[in-house]
Amino acid sequence: MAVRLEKNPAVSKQALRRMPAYLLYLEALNPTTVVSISATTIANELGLNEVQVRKDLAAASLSGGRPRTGFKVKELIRDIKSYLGYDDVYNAVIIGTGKLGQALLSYQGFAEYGLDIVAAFDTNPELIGQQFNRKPVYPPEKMPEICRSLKIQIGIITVPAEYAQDACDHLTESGIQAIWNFAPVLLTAPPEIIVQNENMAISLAILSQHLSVKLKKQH
Amino acid sequence: MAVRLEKNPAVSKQALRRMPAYLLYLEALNPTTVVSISATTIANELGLNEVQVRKDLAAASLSGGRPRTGFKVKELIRDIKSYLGYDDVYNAVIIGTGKLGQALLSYQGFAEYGLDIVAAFDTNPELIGQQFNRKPVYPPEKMPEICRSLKIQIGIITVPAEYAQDACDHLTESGIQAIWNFAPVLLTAPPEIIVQNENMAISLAILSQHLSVKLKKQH
DNA sequence: TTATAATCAGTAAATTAATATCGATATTTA
DNA sequence: TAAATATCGATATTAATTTACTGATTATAA
Ligand SMILES: NC(=O)c1ccc[n+]([C@@H]2O[C@H](COP(=O)([O-])OP(=O)(O)OC[C@H]3O[C@@H](n4cnc5c(N)ncnc54)[C@H](O)[C@@H]3O)[C@@H](O)[C@H]2O)c1
Ligand SMILES: NC(=O)c1ccc[n+]([C@@H]2O[C@H](COP(=O)([O-])OP(=O)(O)OC[C@H]3O[C@@H](n4cnc5c(N)ncnc54)[C@H](O)[C@@H]3O)[C@@H](O)[C@H]2O)c1
Repeated sequence: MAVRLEKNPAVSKQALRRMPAYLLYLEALNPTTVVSISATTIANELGLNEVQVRKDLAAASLSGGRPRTGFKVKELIRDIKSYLGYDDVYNAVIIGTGKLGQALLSYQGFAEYGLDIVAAFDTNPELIGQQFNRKPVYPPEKMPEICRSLKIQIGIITVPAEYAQDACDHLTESGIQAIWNFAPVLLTAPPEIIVQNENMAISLAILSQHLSVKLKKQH
Repeated sequence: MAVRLEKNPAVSKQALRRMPAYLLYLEALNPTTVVSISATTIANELGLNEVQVRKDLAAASLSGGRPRTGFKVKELIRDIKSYLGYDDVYNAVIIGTGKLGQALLSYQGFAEYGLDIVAAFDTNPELIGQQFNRKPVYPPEKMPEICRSLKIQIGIITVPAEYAQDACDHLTESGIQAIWNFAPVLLTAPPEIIVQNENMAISLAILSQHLSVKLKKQH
């Protein structure tokens, strides 16, 4: 057998970013017809280098693959999810129940990733007391009390840019551990708070750059 | 003067991802009080290495910085925007005018990045004919006609996952150049079509991983 | 049963990215 | 006006990531 000496090799940041794509690909396979899959096949399908895929999978997979057949699809899905921390369920609240906040509140898909959005906050009196996807909207004053009693770990910021730092401070004081920020602002937070920005400008910048190159070529 | 031999050094993918953060930082400065800024200052504020920042800025800046004072803030903002292609205005349509689609349609911020969303599509008869942020919703059958007449370059996919490939095919046939995909699906598109995924799972995976490490430490 | 081929895991090499160092050059200050 | 210093651009070094290579292993087919 191809024995795995090193059980879980170094965590690469780039590999971490590729994992969700593997997961999407694997979950789209028909589990009754495709039981095993090789790194080679995945690499070809996703347009990646096969050694890279094999290394990435080795980092996440507990049991490893076997020569000639590859990895058990079901096991691999389970292992990648566990590797990404989707097994651990975290409680979250949303600050800013506007267009984007409501979309996120209503989205069912986050459960898949272990994110449980349990409540929302807003300053708008018309929103307070309403429910979206059975999740209640509270006034911001209630944040410390609710975050502590519901053991909230993650705060999701979807307020207008000018209020985002405020929301961040408020969340920090409410004892949360991490912030997922959708506002186009660089937040200042204590070092122990994890801040992850969902910056659509990055995506757009990459798209825009590629497009600009492409259109210049066509000329 | 510190002459710049190499006018615009190699484009690094990682640098491209950092550019929007520089832009956010620079735009938050008060232009009347802060006229020039050094790479050192930016690096300290953003928690990055100063040489890295200097290299990144050198790649985007046309005129370069000067010893002792640094870069002119206004010029630098202009140069980074141009480097990222935010100057070129692209027309876009949204496929799927649900919660997320409506949020994106209503968002004013994209104009800043040169993205002009001009119309939306949906299969839901109740949505067809409505307007969001003055942008009309059409039935998908009109896609080829509208995309060609309005010279649409970008299609934004916000339909449920199971219809995303359909939407992608439809957009491709309608002559668009690039797709910005929000559905959790790996799309198959002709090689000449640029596909950029906005995969919130990546963000969440990184957050989840950090959080898991952090909470284990606290234990 | 034995040869063949696909695939794995591990190691080595190459590429890319990040950081350190150095001489040049403006601005500030003595 | 001269010295001190912050900052630049460039080059060198180090680290991270990707890609290539090698030998072992297992399913398949001769
Ligand atoms: N809509 C999008 O597609 C989109 C895309 C990218 C980024 N963003 C960013 O997400 C944020 C929200 O965007 P949106 O379109 O949902 O805006 P929105 O105006 O629809 O919603 C903002 C909500 O925040 C509430 N709010 C304001 N101050 C608050 C406070 N201090 N505490 C709690 N709630 C407060 C408002 O009452 C409102 O309901 C913005 O920062 C925006 O830049 C939005
Ligand atoms: N809502 C979120 O916060 C969120 C977050 C991440 C990803 N996403 C993804 O974005 C997509 C949209 O999410 P949503 O919450 O807005 O869903 P939604 O159900 O609110 O909206 C989907 C819309 O697409 C329309 N539609 C269905 N088939 C169509 C077709 N063939 N052509 C045109 N329109 C069609 C529907 O009528 C509906 O209006 C999904 O793929 C979802 O996984 C959503």
